[in-house]
Amino acid sequence: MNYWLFKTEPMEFSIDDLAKKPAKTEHWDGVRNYQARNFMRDEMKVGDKAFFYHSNCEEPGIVGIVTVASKAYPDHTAFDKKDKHFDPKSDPDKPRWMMVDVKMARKLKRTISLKELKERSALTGMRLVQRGNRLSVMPVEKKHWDIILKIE
DNA sequence: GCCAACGTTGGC
DNA sequence: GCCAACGTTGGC
Repeated sequence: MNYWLFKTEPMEFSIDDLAKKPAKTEHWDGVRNYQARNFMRDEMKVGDKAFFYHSNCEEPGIVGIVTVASKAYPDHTAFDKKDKHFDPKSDPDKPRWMMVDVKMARKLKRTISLKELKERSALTGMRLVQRGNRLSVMPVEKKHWDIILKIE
């Protein structure tokens, strides 16, 4: 079992949007970063757990927990000229970008803000709080996962 | 293969 | 809206 974190801008797609989807499940399209793609493609397994993180908003932070509900498969939005994330270099016969499905597990009882995560000395090694981190999909160490759930 | 220019991310 | 950090692109 691996642990992850998915970043999203709540204006685009929030935890409440996910909760409204059929079976509370949605595909995680739009990842256009190789490192993030490789995590999904090579390391994610069905049943892995992940934090749902809101970025670029009033209070950036962790707002919920989701589970990985599928293996990685081609991100079809890369083939759609009208899509915001269209990539002419991704060929349907040789897709460049992948995605997984994520399923809502639950919302956290409260938002655990980025500010608070940064203040916890036990979490200083966490990728999310390190400087200049821009990955939208990243691994979370189990020890950090456990600490965060404890302070919920 | 180097690296400057450029675009994007995302906290603040 | 600003800007630092980072990834990607493309000229050479």
